[in-house]
Amino acid sequence: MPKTYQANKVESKWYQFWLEKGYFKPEIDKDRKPFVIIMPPDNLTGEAHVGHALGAILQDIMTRWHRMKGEPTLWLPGVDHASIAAHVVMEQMLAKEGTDRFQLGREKFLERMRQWAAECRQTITEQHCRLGASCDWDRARFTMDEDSSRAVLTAFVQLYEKGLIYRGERIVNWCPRCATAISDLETDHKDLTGNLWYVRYHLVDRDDYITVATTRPETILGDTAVAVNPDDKRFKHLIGKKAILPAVNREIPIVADEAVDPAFGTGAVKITPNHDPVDFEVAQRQGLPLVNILNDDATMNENAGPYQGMDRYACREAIVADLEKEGLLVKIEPYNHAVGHCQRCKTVIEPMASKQWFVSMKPLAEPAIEAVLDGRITILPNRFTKVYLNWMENIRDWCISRQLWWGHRIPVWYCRDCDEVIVAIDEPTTCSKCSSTSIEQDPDILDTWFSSALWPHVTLGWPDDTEDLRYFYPTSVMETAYDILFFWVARMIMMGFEHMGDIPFQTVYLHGLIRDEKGEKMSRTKGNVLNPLDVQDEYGTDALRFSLSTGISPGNDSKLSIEKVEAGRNFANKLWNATRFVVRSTEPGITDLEIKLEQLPTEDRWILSRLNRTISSVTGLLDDFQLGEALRQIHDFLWGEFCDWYIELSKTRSDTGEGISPLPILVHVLETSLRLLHPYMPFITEELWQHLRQRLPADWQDTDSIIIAPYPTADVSAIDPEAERIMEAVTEIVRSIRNVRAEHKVEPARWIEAHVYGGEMTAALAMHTPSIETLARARPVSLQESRVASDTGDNSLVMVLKEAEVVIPMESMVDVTAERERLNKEIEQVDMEIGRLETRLSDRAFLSKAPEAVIEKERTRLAERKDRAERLRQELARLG
RNA sequence: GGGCGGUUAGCUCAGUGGUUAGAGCGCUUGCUUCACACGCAAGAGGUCACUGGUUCAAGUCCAGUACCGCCCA
Repeated sequence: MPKTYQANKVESKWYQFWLEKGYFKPEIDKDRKPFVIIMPPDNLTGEAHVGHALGAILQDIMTRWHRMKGEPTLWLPGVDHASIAAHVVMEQMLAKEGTDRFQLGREKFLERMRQWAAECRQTITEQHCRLGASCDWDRARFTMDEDSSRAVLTAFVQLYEKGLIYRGERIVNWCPRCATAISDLETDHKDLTGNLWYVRYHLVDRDDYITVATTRPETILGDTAVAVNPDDKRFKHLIGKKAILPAVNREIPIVADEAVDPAFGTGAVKITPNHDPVDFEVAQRQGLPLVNILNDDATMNENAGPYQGMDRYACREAIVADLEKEGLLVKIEPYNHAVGHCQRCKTVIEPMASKQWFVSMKPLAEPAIEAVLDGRITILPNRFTKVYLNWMENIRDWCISRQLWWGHRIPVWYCRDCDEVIVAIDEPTTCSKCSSTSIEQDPDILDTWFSSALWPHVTLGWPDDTEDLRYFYPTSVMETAYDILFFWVARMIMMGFEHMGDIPFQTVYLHGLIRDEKGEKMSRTKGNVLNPLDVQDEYGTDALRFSLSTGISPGNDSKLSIEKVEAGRNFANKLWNATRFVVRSTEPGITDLEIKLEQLPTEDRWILSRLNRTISSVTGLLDDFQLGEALRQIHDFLWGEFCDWYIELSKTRSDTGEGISPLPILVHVLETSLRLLHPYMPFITEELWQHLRQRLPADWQDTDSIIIAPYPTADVSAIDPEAERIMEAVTEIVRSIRNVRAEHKVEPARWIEAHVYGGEMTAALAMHTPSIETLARARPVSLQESRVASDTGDNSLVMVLKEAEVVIPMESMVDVTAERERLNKEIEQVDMEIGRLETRLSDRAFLSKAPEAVIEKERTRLAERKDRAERLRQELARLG
């Protein structure tokens, strides 16, 4: 084994091995409950970034853990066609080539998309493999593959037949760049600084006018009324009169409507029903006509009269200039207001009346609300439950049609002869009503999220009644980022109930976002994405996995720092070297390393005790989805206890050759710890486990991989408080001597004499003096039960420990003043603590209300501290 | 406007009522000690944002305040 761990030399080998052995594929066992995660499909927009990597890693941790627990475990991977996002990327590519999708045409465009999609799928799959994702690739699904597409169309037709999908003219969010409608969820609102323009509309047949205020003067061209509040006394006399629209000189009525806020602007508002959601509703109530003034690319259309052909913002400037010229512009006020932006391409959206397909959400939301309220579905962290419920309870209909090409085409045909609407899964050849062959399919496609909503059951076979669907549904965990709680999780729950009559998953685990070092959300458009592959190449996959999964808590964002990845790499290297040490100390093929519990020395019983406490705690944390904390504890045990102390202690034992060999325990503890760690750092643990395997007892030889080795379970009989107490004393003694050496600048090579007084622990400490000697570089170390005054010369340093005392005779003069100062400082600290404890233990409320175990603990501590204070005082007195 | 989160060591963050609040990185000092300098050892560094409350006990629960951030409208 080389001196440092070289991740890139082992990773692909083991992944290939796992794949070939078929470990990622579950065996269906009807008597056992499976553990199932359906991977939220990754977007097909190039390559995965660290945010995706985090999700994959967390899912893999859970998957590997459950697999090791022996549960039939399925992690089903998938890729999403990401309709609009993919359009944006492809259209940028086309723009560079000096063309666009309309010049290319639908078929050629789709051909390009399919090619590109295949490449992206390949890239994303390879990235998952490099991350170590142990998902069942044979079950991998793509939202546009044949089965998934049929499922999507089936869902559409069924919902349509139930009356839950309808077509209607509504105000939608129109993205002029994407040339499509988008849903409310895909529209981001940002506060922009704009103006409020006050514009005067002359009245018909009167020498009077009414002034309205608007943030979008160009929409004047689409006004079909002016509205005032019916209770607004200022305008009562004008209701029913007519105003003349500037610029186009159209006559429009002045109407009264409750929706008008008398406090906004002048109290009179222009009504542009085709381009504003509130105005649209006013128009519905008042029976006002709709005038569309925009083309799909947000240039002005023929209804804009002289402004036809202008871009919306050029038109705004032109119309303001013209109004000013005509003296109709009263004033301009700066004004901040929220403006919708296309989430994918950041273009300012236009609210626009349009005929689109919608899903009625209210009926679907009811069971989805119920399931979370009654606890059938748990959302972690819990605070998102409220966010979920709030959204669900105020849900609005979902616009699902998109004027795009890459996606599932809406399974609706229109008859040119009789206007019949035919909704069918399979393409019809004739009109079902009049048998005409002149039928035409709806050109639009469905929102990508419509197919995502069906994902948990579609991936398992729906609409067919498959064995997978019967066995694996409902799934166990949906793991994803919190920012798509509504996009994915909420809609999946709704569609799960709609199609399966049951929840799609039991637990929703939401992870936080990975931000860059400045704390900004990573995004391709910002260009601050970090490709996980680069990190993996330099530091190794396990280092990346460690850095993304340690010290995290669900739902909280974290910044990725390269320092954290380095810490992961260092940890991997530490493990590598610990194993190197153990492997070098043992002969391969020695498989009779039997552990004889009754003969074990204290440090063996101690490390086994600590190991089992760690296992117990870690499994509890995993059960509770506290993945970050569990890893921290494994790390601390391995590094801080096994490496720092047990390995060092084992060396002196091997050197002296006294007592039984530490090797069985070294191998056992290391091997068990590797299994404990495997879900987090699969590659290095497999590599090291394979090195250790040939040194494991015979009953291990049949297990070919750590991936299917059982996850450790705590053996409570190994927990040994007495061994822990003794080892605590040993380490405290070692530390105290090291401390003296450092404080007094003793040369590293020099051995110093030490006298240990162990009190009632003396007998137990006796066998540890060789360890104390080596670890503290102290020789000789004498051990006695208690100290008499003559033992301590004037030049001695006395360390008063929790139970023991250590005396070090110094050849040079001890600085008595400094020693007194040190002792006084220690006495002060101990006295403070004694004070606190005494107060607490004399508090009748504490004594009567606190649990007995807590009280007992405090009593023991008080006795200990009092004893120590007394011994410290004696020492101070001795110094005079 | 409504809701949520954060504020803990120089930095990044854990801490799911019960010892003297932890980790990584950084810092200081000393070490090529035969697994590891991607390391070892010894240290320094905290009024847990503020105010009040609940509790035998609060970084942890509650209310309010300030600042930062996010979501929804």
